[in-house]
Amino acid sequence: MPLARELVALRTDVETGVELESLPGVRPDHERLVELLRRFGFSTWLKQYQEEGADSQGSDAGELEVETVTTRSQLDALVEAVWAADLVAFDTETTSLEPLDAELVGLAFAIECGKAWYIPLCHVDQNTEFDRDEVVESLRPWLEDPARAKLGQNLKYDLNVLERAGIRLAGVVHDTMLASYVFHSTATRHDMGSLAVRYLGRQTTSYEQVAGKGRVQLRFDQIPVADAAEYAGEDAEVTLALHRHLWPKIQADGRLQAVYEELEIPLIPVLARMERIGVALDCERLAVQSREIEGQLSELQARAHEEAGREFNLGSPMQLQAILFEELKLPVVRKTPKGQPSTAEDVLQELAADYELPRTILKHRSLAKLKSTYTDRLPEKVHQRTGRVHTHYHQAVTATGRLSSTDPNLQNIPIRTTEGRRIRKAFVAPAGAVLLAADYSQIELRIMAHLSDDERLLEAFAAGEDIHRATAAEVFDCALDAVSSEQRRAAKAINFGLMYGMSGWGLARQLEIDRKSADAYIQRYFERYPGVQTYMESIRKTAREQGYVETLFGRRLRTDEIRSRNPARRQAAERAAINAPMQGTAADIIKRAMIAVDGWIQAENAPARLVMQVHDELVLEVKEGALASVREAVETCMRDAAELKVPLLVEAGSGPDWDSAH
DNA sequence: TAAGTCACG
DNA sequence: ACGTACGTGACTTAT
Repeated sequence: MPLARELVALRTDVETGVELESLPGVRPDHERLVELLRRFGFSTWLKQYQEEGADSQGSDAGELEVETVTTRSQLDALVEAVWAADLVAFDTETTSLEPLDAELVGLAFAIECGKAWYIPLCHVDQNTEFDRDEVVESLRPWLEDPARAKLGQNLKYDLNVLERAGIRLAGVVHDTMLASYVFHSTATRHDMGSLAVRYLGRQTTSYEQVAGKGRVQLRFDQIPVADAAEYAGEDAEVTLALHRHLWPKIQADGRLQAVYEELEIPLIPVLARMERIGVALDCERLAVQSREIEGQLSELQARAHEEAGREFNLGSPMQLQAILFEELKLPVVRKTPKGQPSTAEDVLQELAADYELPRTILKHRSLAKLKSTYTDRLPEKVHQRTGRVHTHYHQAVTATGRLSSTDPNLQNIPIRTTEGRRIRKAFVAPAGAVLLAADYSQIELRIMAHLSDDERLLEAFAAGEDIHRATAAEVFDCALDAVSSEQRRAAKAINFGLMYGMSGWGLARQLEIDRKSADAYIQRYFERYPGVQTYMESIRKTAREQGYVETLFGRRLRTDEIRSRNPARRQAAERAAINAPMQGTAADIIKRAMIAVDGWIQAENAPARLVMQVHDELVLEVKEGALASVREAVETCMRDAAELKVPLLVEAGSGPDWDSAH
């Protein structure tokens, strides 16, 4: 059969013949289809196909009736209806995607499919019997009642918008974005439009279709009520339809249901609070550092131009590549994926041994990075009203269950260099408070010990040994106190490498040793820790056989490419599969800890607030007088977040700034 | 918008 | 023979 024909046939077959719960990775036809899509460059199709897990049964949208609430009697009827309902989908319409700046413009509700309500609150063309406050007060008892169940799409946003409007939303029991994420974390998007297409086969109206785009885009309050009602009503109704589609899939697996109900949903108000509170920044300090870096950068630039023999843009890898490898004829150490000679850090590091220019470039690069991403940019992110920095934590982005942080990203603030650490000094506690930073020590290795059940590894953690030193003693066959710092460094690289599914080649590169020695280290490691080797093999097998791997708590990560005939893709999928249970379990554990810490703070009304999460670390702002008790409680919450076969060790420190708290 | 680079766990 | 350590987000340059 010609390839194009085969492609069409396969796609038709896959679309019509696949059961909802089946996983693409285990279907023999799936892989062929993916390969063909890729070969023909159908990237959009390919992405959509891989995401949907071949789960679309066509559209059955039916008619949607949206009632615009403009009279008091309509409002009364709606209030009565929401009180009577078991579960209500609702959605807020606002003037901004940034909840801190968003003003409430309207509210949409759906109780049954096919019908929705929209209450305009402050549209320009609004003509209602009531004003905004009247609506808020009539709905407040229901919105704030934890016993009245609410459903939404990304309710963290609505929670913060309503908080700003003086409403403390309670009773959040379902979120379709999180349901989709728990069901399929490796799908790239979990926004409502994508979910509607993927799961309902419904194409929803986009914001741009209603409001226009670019310079002429309308704010939501400028959109005519009639148009706004259709758009908002659809959002609420689609959310309800999505819930009815996704919830049974999650309920079908008790552990998945627990991840959703006990981790993700309870985390929503915790994250909402953290974002709302933000963190204090010492902008003056950053400004001083920026000026210092500025001076150093111009010096380095002048020096680089001199060493290169001409002027060029140090920020351009292309120009640098021309200078280093064409004009100065330095040896090409490595190439980028596109075949260009790489100028990445480790490459320049290697060249720096023999040449001046790479050294200068490296210094320049790292300082330029610090300045443009941190010392210059962070102060711009201080919110004018609160005077603090408010990141956004994303709960449905990573494949493994971790959070991510954007705008600004507070999960990649420098720490590894002295100059970088100065930036942490600018994250401060306000007067009368200190920052408390508490992190899990070696949590992923502890999880590896737990999951692999390796006797020797469990013993080492039980004995409270320095794990890298213990590994070195095993691999290099010497006493603990005879381990050299070089040996410990190698052991540390082995430990990390293992969790990433590293090969002998990779370890050799990392440690700058020959391939043979690296292979010998790994072999030696597996002789000493046979449980770990068995575990790695069992993960590969599990991934291959069931098409997904799980965390300790049952979060699933699909491994669609594990059976690919392309060895590179297959191996990449294997490495991801090996890492996911460890990274993912750590993510589950800290989420449990966050819920516990926040619960304790709220219950005790403790003078402390969670302000940041950095994967294995929690940062709190604590009133000075309460430091000892808060520290104790936080450590306990974190330690007790999971019961593993090894102890969970928490290291906590405090100080006037984030650097001092470490 | 993609590619390269680099900040973090 | 294949390519070579997991997971993120932001910035800069070049197209």
